[in-house]
Amino acid sequence: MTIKAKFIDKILNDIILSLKKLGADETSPVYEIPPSKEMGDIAFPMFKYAKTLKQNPALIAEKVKEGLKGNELMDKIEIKGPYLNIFFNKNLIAYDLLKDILDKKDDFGRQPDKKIKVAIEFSSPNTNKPLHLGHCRNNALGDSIAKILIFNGYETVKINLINDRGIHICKSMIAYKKFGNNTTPEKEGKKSDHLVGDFYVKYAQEEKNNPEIEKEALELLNLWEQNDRETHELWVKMNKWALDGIKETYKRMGIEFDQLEYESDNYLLGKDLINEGLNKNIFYKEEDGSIWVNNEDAGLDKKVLLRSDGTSVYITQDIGTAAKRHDKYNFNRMIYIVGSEQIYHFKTLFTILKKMGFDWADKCIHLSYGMVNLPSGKMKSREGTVVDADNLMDLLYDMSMEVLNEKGRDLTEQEKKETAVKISLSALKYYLLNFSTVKDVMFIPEKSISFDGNTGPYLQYTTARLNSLFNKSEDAGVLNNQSVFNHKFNEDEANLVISLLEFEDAVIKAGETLSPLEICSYLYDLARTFNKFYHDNPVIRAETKEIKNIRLLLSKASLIILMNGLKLLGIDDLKKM
RNA sequence: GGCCCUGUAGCUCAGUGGAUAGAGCAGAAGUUUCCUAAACUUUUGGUCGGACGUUCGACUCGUCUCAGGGUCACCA
Repeated sequence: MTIKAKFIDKILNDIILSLKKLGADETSPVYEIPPSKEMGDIAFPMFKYAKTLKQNPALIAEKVKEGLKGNELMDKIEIKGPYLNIFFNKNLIAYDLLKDILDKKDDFGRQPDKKIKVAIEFSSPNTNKPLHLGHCRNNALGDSIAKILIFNGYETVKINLINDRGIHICKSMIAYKKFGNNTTPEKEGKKSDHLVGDFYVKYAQEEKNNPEIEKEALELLNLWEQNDRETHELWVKMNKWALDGIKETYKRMGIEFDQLEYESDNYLLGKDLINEGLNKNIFYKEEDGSIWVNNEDAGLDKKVLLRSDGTSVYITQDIGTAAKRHDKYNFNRMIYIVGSEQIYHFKTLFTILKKMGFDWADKCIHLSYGMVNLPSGKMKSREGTVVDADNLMDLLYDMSMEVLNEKGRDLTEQEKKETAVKISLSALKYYLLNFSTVKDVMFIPEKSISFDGNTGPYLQYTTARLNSLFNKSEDAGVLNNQSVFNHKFNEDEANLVISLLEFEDAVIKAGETLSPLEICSYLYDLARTFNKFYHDNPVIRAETKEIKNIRLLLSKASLIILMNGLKLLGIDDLKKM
C-alpha cells in the first residue's frame, strides 16, 4: 500500500462515518485531486448524494464537514460549493514519506512481487536495413514498459524476434549479387547494416526500371527454402552484417533483450497446429488444397493459413511461435509491441488462437503504437525518406556537444563526451515516450528535439543541480522527527511534499496502462515543482539549521525519485552538466 | 465500401464524466555580485472538428457527420 493510500484510508473512514450520520449508505466515496493546489490535496464531490439525501450538494458538503471529528491528518477542511476539500497535514505526511524514500532509496516506489510472468516482444527488426526512427520509438517503449512492469512487481521476459528471412531479405541479396562486386563493409568503410540497407534501396530503384527483378528475388527465396548452398552462404553473410550493425545500435541506445528469436528458426512452426485444427474442423480446406479459417463470426474475414502448396504464411508462424513461447515461458501475459498497422493482424491471430482452444489467448495483448511521421509525410524505407537511427543519434550527439561546449561546467573532455551521449539519448527517448502510445508522432527534425522545457535534458539538468548541491553540502540532512514535525512548511515546500507523494501512484498507473507517458508527465511535474522550490528557497544558506535540514531532506528525496523515475524511462541521470 | 485509430492554443502535445480546459515551443516583458539561467517569474493566445442526444453535469459517453491516417494479400 502506498503512503498516500494509507493516509487517504484513514481520512476516508471519517468521511464515511460522517456521511452515514446523514443517512447516506457509503462504503467507498469517490475522491479526486483538485485542479489546483490552492484548493487542497484531496477533494470529495458530493453530487451523488444529492439524489438519495434529497439535498443540495453544497449543503451536504457543509454537513459532512460538521460531522467530521478532529483528525490530525487533516490540516484544513474547506467547502467550495459541492466539494469537500481537504488539506493534508504536511508534517505527518512528510515524516512518513521522507523516511520511506530515504530508507528505500532506489527501491522506493517498487511494488511487491506479483508472481505474474509477462513476455514482451518488441523491436523485431528486419535484417535488410538499419534501424530507423520508428524502431527507436518501439525500442524506447518496449524497454521502458519492461522496466515499469518489473518495478511494479512483474517478472518479464524481453523477446526480440529477428525477421531474418523472407522476400525482403532476398531483395537486398539480389541487389548485392547484381551490383555488389563482392564488396564488404570494411572495403566501403561503412557500418555493416547500412551497407545492407543501401542494397535494399538499390533494389527498389532497380525495380522501377526493371520490374522483372522481382521474379529473381522470388527465385532466390525458393533457392533459400531449398537450402541452396550458395544462397545460404550469401544470406548468412549479409544477415550477419545487418544484425551486427543493428546490435551496435541497440547497444548505443541502451536496449537489451533476454531472448533473441530468429524467424529462420520459427518459420516452419505452426504447420502441425494448423493440420491439427483441420482435423478438429476448426479450419477448412479449399478445393485447391489451401487451408483457411473463417473468422466472420468474430467480425473479421476469412484468412488463409496454409497455401495450396502447403507452405506457411506470416500468421502461420505467429501461431506456432505463440504456442512455443507459452510452452517455454508459461507466461501469464504476452505483450506484442508492434505498430498500429498490424492491429487487424493481431486481432486475427488472437481469434485463431482462441478457436484452437488455447485458454491463454485472452492473455495476449497487442500494444499498438502510432507511426512516426515527418512533415513531408510517412517514412518509407524504399524511398529513402526515413530518419536513420544512427544518423539521428549522431546529430543529437553533436547538438549536445555544442551546448556543452557553451555551457558545460567543469567537465573533462572524456566527461564531456560521456555526458553528450547521455543527453542526446535522453532527448530522443523522452521525446518519443512523451506521447500517448496510440497517437502518431510528428517528428520535425529541427524543432522536435530541443533541450529546453519539457524534455529529457531538463530532467537531467535537475538531477545535475541536485547532485551539485550535495557536493557542496557537507551533510545530506538527517531525518529527525522533531524537526519535521515542528517545521512550518511554506507553499513551495508543501507543493514538493505533495509531488513526492504522487510518485508511487504514477508508477502503479504507468504499469496498469502500460504507459511511460505517465512517468514522463509525473517527472516533469516533479522537476518543475523542485526547480521552483530551489529557485526561491535557499537550501544550504537557509535561515536556520532546522530549515536547512528539512530542505536538504526534501532535495534528497527529490533526487532519489527523479533517478528512480528516469531509470524507468531508460534515461541516465547526470552528476554534472 | 467495411472495420479501426486520430481531430484540444500559431506549432507539438497532455487532460477520458465533474470546480475557471493545461504544458512545452514560438511571441511579449522581467529575474543572475545568490546552492548549475539547459533555470525561474509574468503575459498574449482555445466556439476542445461539427450537429444532435444521454446526464444534475460532457473535451471525456452514444448516434450521425466532416477531415486526416491505418487496414481489409496464398507480403511481412
